[in-house]
Amino acid sequence: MDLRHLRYFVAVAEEENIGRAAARLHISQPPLTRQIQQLEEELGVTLFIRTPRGMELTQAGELFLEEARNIRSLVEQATERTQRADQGKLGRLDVAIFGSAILDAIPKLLLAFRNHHPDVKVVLHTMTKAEQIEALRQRRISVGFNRMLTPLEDIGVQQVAIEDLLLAIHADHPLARQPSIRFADLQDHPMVLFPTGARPSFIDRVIGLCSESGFQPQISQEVGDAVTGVALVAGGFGVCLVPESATTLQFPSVVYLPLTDTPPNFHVDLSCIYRKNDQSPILAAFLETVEEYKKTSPGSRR
Amino acid sequence: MDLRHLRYFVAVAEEENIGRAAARLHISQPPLTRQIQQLEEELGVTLFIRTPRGMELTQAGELFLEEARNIRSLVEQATERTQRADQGKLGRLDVAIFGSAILDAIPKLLLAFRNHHPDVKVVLHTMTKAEQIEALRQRRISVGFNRMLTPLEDIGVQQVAIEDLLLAIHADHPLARQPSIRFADLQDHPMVLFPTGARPSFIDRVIGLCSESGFQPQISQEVGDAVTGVALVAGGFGVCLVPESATTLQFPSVVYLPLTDTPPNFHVDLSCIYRKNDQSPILAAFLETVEEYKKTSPGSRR
DNA sequence: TTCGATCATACCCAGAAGGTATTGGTGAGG
DNA sequence: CCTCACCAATACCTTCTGGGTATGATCGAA
Repeated sequence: MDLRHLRYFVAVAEEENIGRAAARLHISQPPLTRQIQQLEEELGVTLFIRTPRGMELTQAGELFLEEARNIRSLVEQATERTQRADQGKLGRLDVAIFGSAILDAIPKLLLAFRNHHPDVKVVLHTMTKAEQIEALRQRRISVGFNRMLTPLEDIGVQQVAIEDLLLAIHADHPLARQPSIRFADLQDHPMVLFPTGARPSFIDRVIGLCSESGFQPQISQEVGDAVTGVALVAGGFGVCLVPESATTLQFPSVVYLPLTDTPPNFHVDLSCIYRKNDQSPILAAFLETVEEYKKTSPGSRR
Repeated sequence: MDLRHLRYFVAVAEEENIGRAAARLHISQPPLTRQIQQLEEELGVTLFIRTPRGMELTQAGELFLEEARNIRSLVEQATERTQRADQGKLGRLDVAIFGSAILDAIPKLLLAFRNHHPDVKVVLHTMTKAEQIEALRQRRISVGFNRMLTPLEDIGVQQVAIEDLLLAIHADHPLARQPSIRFADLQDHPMVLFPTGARPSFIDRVIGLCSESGFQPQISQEVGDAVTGVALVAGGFGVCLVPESATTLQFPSVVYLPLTDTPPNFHVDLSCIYRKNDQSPILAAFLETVEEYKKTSPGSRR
């Protein structure tokens, strides 16, 4: 059986007349007769009763008509959906994020992507940097978000944003009384650092910036992510350098202050990583959305 | 696109290798390559990425694989269901019954048919004799049950059962005290007759039997069906001749008694009617069940 | 570098789909 | 009652396409 048989059968069933059906199908009558005969023979079922006035469906034919229409519409849907999938408009994208990256940029990015590709199901996974790279290689995810990423042989990097660093500090802290805080003044104050885990990370960036300013930070506590870090600041464990997107975390007793006399390039990046050889149209569409986001959100990059 | 394309595509997708897939399909490799290329071209979508180790599905290909499997299984189901419909094992049978025919034979018959053809949906309609014939001609029903039917040009009749006639009589009625009741003794007692409506009917049979015995019945009341008739007997309106299947109606004050000295052929038939030119396998199966029923229920015919 | 595995291409053949002409059967109208 | 119109079926031819064989191109492993 062929899809052609179904197309022909539906035409004959609807016209109840082989000649008219043949005209509608742009073929002549005899081949159509033969195709219908073939179909009946293959099924072993009489689908039509031939009358001098035309073709009339049997009960089995009625049923087969329903089925044939179903199949034809399913075929149509299949091609259409496949084409949409090919254009990256249908499917699934597995995205890894890190502990506190749910702030600011990423939600906006995902929202923008959703708007352009409403039928792509975005699945979020929380992973550390090392887990992300492993999951990328195992194809469990297609995109990972993180900071301080370096390109690898098989892993591409695309920058999403560059953020200023701010100081999260307790409102009652002595430094918080000053009109402005010089970066080097942090030397004498215990500091909360994050994240623990795979190096190099944001921790190394902070320590590097301190040493550029000529001091070693007093480490009060190392924690897993920015959320925990700011929570410890609220609990009086010290101060904490955070990316500006952390300001979406509002604690009653924590204020975010800019720093002066900072070393050059007092920023931290947010980037995404992906398999370089990933041909997926969905990934291409996603990276395009990232590019678009960078252009339309100049406030979050320097 | 063809069902062949789908079959080939699924094979290649499953084997991830054109050569092996070709072997599985019992064709050589080059035609298979070409068919896959055709499919991709027609869809305008790259379904596979060719690697030196074989064929790997793209994301769009993964989706199309699901769809292709769906379609193929639907095609399989369609042929199977159509064949079952052709054998009268799947479909719908519209059956008309008359007022009180729901007694005895018809439920048993329908039950037997259900057992042999569980996927045929039997739909019951209550209709008078005239309505049944009109509905048959308009193809709204396929079978009708009634009594006293005569074959017509386009309508076939098949007898289902022949029932004895009994007298429904109030337990306190004077005649009910006698050891046996002679039919002619009904002459002096008012009688409830049914059904009203299209003639000839059961009414005419009863009147005919009376005149064969040499009397005219005293008509107490004409009612629509046996159920109402027996109810009036219970209410003291008189006696009522009923087919023996009416004994399934048990009223506390009504008894059913046989009659003696009856004219010959003191019976009434129950038959079904159908379109003579109806080729439906379901009807054929139903009439066969009727035939079977007559053989296995000798008690209900004489 | 060579060999083996894999997919792609070139070319041929056979079978099947489609076309034209005609037959057979049935019902409406003169 | 006959004829014509209409419809499906058949016969036969043509064309197209799916499948076969032989071969090429590419890449990875030995």
